Amino acid sequence: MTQQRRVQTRQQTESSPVPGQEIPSRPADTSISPARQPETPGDNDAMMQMEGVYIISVAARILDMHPQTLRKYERLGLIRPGRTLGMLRLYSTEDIRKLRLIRHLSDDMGLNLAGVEFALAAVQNLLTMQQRLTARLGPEAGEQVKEELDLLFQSLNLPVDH
Amino acid sequence: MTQQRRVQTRQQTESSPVPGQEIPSRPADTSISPARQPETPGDNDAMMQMEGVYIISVAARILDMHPQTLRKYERLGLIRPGRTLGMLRLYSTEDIRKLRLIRHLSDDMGLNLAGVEFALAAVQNLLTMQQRLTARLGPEAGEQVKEELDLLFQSLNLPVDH
DNA sequence: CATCACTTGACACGACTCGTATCAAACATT
DNA sequence: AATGTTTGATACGAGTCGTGTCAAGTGATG
Repeated sequence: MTQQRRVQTRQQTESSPVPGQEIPSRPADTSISPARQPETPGDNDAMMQMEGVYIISVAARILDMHPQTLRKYERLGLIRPGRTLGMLRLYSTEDIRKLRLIRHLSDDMGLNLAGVEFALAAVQNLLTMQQRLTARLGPEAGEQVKEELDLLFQSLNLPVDH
Repeated sequence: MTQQRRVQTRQQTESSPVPGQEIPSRPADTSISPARQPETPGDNDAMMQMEGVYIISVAARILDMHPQTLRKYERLGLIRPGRTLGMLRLYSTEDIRKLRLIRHLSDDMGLNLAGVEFALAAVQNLLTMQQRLTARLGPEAGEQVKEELDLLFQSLNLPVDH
């Protein structure tokens, strides 16, 4: 399948007119109510900064995605970030991980959002199926199922992780 | 996911101005070199005219899809119809079935062609995974795997069949 | 309380996708 | 040879999607 991807500049500019350089180490980490300290300034897809909760502008900067894109994904039901008392969106580490998967499905694999929804549902259902099979067949068979599932994910260009 | 589908009139007009009626029981079964004979009389969802090999115009009429659409699908690698000695495309019953699945994924579920490719690969890999698991765990465990897979397909709005 | 930064929802634009229409040329079959 | 269909290529219209922009609302701080 040829089908070129939509590779646009991927810049987000929700206020904060930062001169597009690198990640400007936490420029606006203002009052986050139930928020936690951001920890490592080390950045996105490297590693670090587990266990975090971010408002949309921070999450967008971490993911290098547009805040409007994140809002649209939520409106379409792809993600469900938490909210502060003031209804501000709060993105957990799990949300970030899911958004990375969404970006991979969309940008790298060329799926539209309906396809992303399908793929997410497939992954989710496969994981629960694995659990059910492990429960039905026992732990040793469950391990074999897991192996085959890993192969499957690999074949489908899905991150073996989640 | 709201996302309205592309529901256009779905008419094909590659010559042969047939007054769109019903399936004209195999109208042009002309010189088909590697043609095949029957197989299972039990079939998909319609009925009639199983066991067939059709040229593109007939396949398009059966499926109610445009011949150009079928050609594009082949160019993108979604299907691989056979060929006559004169390079005419020949669509088998299996091709027809696959095209119906593609149409479902595209029209009903709203996937783009990249998503269709992903879904087809997923189905294919799941079926082979089932076989491998049956071989590894034995027939009775394989049956349980099959049950879970049927549930999975159902959850994903995929025809339980193939 | 006033200020300021940020988020929110809504709308619009530009690039891309996809089914379809159309064309000339090549081919198969009568 | 004659006819009709297939083939490949190109183009168009409608839909999708990320992004930009705007006014209005909210939260936190001085």
